[in-house]
Amino acid sequence: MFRMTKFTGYGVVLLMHMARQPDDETHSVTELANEAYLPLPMAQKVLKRLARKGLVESQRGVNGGYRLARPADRITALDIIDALEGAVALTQCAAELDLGSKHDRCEREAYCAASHAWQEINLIVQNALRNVSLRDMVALEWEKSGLRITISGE
Amino acid sequence: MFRMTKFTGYGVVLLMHMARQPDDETHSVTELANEAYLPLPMAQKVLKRLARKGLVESQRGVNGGYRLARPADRITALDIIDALEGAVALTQCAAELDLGSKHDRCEREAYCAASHAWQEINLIVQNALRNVSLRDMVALEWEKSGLRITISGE
DNA sequence: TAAAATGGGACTAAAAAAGTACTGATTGTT
DNA sequence: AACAATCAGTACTTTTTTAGTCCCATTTTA
Repeated sequence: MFRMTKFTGYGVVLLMHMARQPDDETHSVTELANEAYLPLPMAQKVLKRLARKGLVESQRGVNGGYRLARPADRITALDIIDALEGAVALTQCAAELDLGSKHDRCEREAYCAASHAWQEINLIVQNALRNVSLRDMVALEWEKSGLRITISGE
Repeated sequence: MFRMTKFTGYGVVLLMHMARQPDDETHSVTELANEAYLPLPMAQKVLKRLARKGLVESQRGVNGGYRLARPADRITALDIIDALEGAVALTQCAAELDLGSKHDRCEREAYCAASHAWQEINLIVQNALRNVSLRDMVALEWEKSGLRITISGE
């Protein structure tokens, strides 16, 4: 329904790990990759992106590493997805839907009609995502895993 | 941010066209494809899927075609996306995030933690989408295109 | 200056999306 | 009954995106 790439999934796992530790502590990619059971190069890639987008800060050199750029309750799900998912589609109207051929003007109009609807939906979804913070995600983790034990042994 | 395939985009355009006409009227694929400026085979593909998922009804033979299976205000954005986007990812936890290698048990645990958060988010998004109907989409189209004219000539 | 980190890309392979084509099954009209 | 219009199913090809790896440059500290 709402699709997310693995890349973003990895990012969340890495960020959650940092969010569980004290704020000022830095974490090397090696450490983070181990924690998340991710191949090192992949973790590097994700973290570099997060750094460039300003969600984490980096410190080079010996004993360097990454840490959250701001407290976990001020990093939203929307921030994370925006950062990792790349500039995204949905409301690109004609440009995106264009099959690249004849019909030039009229085509646009047909699609633009629909695009108004999608813009609206897009806003709704964004608002929903803005209301979930990284801190919430970590909190949910405990709530739910607690529940889990009571329910089943699987 | 929230990514939708072109396929779904086409579906919306086709459904909106039907929603603008009287409910009982049937529309041939040829007609719909022309209206939407879509290649015929593509429109066929989309409509077949919509029919199989029960969003539209089909009538074979001469003068046959498609029509909405229920009134436009009872078809939600969620219905449409579910039908066209295929079973979707997001909350598939380990199965999806698995890099397919060593780390078997522990890996799961790391990702499942994050998945609780995503499940929650997924629910929020779904609710948002359930509140937008095909009729709303058509309505938005007019509202906004009215605005548009006043603002700019582009 | 050597070692431990991140930074920025380029590159490859696998998977998914986008688009087309073909063949079969109904149904209404003559 | 034959024909033509119309949907149904599925297989196939091409293109685009994802996923993952690698290499070399830069920064920092001991």
